[in-house]
Amino acid sequence: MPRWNPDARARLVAAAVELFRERGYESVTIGEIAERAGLTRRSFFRHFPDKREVLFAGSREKTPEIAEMIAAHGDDVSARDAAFRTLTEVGDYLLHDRAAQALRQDLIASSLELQERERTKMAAMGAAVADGLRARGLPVDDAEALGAVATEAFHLAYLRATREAEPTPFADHLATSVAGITRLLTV
Amino acid sequence: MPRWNPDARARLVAAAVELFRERGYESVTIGEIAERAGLTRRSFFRHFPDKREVLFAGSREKTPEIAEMIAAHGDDVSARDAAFRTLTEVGDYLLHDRAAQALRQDLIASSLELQERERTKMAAMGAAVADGLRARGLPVDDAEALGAVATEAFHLAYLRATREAEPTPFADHLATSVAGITRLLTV
DNA sequence: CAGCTTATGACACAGAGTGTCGTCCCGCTA
DNA sequence: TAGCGGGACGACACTCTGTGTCATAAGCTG
Repeated sequence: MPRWNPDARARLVAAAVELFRERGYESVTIGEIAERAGLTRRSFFRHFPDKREVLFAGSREKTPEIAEMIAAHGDDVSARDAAFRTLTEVGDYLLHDRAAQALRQDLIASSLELQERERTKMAAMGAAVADGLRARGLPVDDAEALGAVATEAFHLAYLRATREAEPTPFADHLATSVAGITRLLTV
Repeated sequence: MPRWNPDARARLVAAAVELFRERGYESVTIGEIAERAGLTRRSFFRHFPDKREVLFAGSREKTPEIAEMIAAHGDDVSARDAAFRTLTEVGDYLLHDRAAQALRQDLIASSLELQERERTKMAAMGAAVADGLRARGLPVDDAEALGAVATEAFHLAYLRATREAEPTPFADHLATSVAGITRLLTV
């Protein structure tokens, strides 16, 4: 697809990650990112709506897909299982390159702005889960609640997966989180 | 305490809410808010770190209190009950003026920026709950998980409480949310 | 080759935040 | 009463974000 230099978007992401790690997220300017990527400040904004989004490029707009995956499960699968099986797939996909994700999580942890955006992405995923569950016929309130809690469990599992030394399957992390939450709620 | 006109902070909040309702959050300038409050733009930033925060003035820094309330419950109360009893109190306090809260939620719903900040506030509450639970001796992972889920339940209950026509006790909303989540997780 | 599309550069501009300095008002103290 | 010190504010000045607009160069199509 690309016409000029093939990977403007990828170059911007790489330049941003490099600079953020060198000097910290907040002290890096969009102009500096663009310069290192061989572009102008104006072009940065043609690829990303703001500075934070450059670290969430991959997660962008996969939410319809998530809703479809959940809705695709048959009625023989409970709403809970449809949600968690789907989120297991999502987690496996995201954790394909664990080292990169761990690095990304370090950056996010270093900036309140990035944490704020991370929560937004998680909320979008929760809404997508809720959409899929509603398409399966689950009442709106239940869909919202399960979407929110499943996403919270996903996030906990995801954070722990990116931090562990020995990689263990994401499914295990997610199952542990869900079991923990269930146990804590039923006392 | 106040030296000049007694309520600079409150005047800024009032001016901001008025203007946001008149013309929408995004098209209002901080300079305009300050002007209506009889101050300068620079003084706005002496009271609030940014434009979003003016709508979260009340919720600011009550988190240590929440942690203390949870830790204060004796060992005869389960972690779950300590958390939810505390959040019931918080909800009752926040919903003292339901009309104002409903209005505030309308504003938040109108802006992605404000929704992002709302989630940050909720996350801060979740961390406070986790702090309190850890002080009670709950393992870190459990404290994080319960803090996150309890806060999610709180948020759902809070949103529904601000939207209903006939005011019903917040405790009922929260109990309903928790029961729903538990039911959905245990299939 | 002519015409259309697309990514980009080049300005220009409003607005968010921040640093700094001066000023005015208050309470306190001699 | 005179002076002192601190806290809240105004006045600039400045960097950076984010956006609108227009021009340009490269590719694609007929």
